[in-house]
Amino acid sequence: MSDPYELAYEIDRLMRRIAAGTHAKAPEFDPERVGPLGGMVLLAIADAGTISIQALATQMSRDKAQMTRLIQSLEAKSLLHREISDEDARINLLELTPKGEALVVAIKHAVSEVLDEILTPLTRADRESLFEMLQRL
Amino acid sequence: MSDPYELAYEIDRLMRRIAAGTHAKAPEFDPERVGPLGGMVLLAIADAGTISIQALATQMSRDKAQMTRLIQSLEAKSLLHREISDEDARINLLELTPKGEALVVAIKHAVSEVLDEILTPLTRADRESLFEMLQRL
DNA sequence: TATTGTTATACTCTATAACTATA
DNA sequence: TATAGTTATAGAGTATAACAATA
Repeated sequence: MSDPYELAYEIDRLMRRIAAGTHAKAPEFDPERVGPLGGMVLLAIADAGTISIQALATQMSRDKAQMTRLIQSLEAKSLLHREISDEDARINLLELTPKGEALVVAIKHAVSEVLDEILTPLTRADRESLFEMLQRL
Repeated sequence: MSDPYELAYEIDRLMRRIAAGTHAKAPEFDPERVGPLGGMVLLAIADAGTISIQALATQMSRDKAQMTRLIQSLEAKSLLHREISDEDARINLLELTPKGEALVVAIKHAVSEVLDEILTPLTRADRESLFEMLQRL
């Protein structure tokens, strides 16, 4: 049986390949230069529809301070806007602008392309199984 | 079927959880403060026995310039030493010092603990399957 | 010419703590 | 008192290009 720590290697390497592959395509679709994390955050907001900064930070396993700064930079680029919640004035609800949505489409396309290439050694069933296991974690 | 880009989320999140979990334990085992990447590099050298900077960079999907600086800092901490190859004077062969090997034992232990906890939702067979798929990529 | 390793620079990401405002 | 968000700072990781030494 493999030592669990070896899994950390493989996951790290896979993540780096995804990041590097997407970065290589970035000039084509990311004129705003949102960066890899910025891209992931936009994707997460798109999936959620509307979400608070704290919820976003938790969901992405990031620090809320980091998330605040990132959101500010994305807001400055007009990719999202925020609205204070009616129910709780402490909460900022985030939502993509049309410009942000357009960027998300491009990002999804680029990431999917990169991942499709990386995942070629796996069958469709394997991919499903991999995704399902990661979701369970 | 899930969009491939969703896999990027899950992998990113998993990697962050491993990093954060290990970071939380770092004070216990990492007095030299080698950092997460430094730890992974030490593990990789331990596995290889002897390896060049370039080979290490390729294997870990990192830039060789970055690897050079990291190796210098690990060398300054007496965790590894280098020797110029007899066959090719351009190549630096890296090897852990006893101090480096001791640290690797501690790191493996900490990472395995963190991963064991994260992986609890998966059966032994699932873990094997996950590892095997990641290796195939 | 190509490859290994180095230096330098600018940028992105992360960890931490202290702070405000609302609840 | 607890939570959402902010600010500030220091440190770690990344991308890029230009360079010297060796092959």
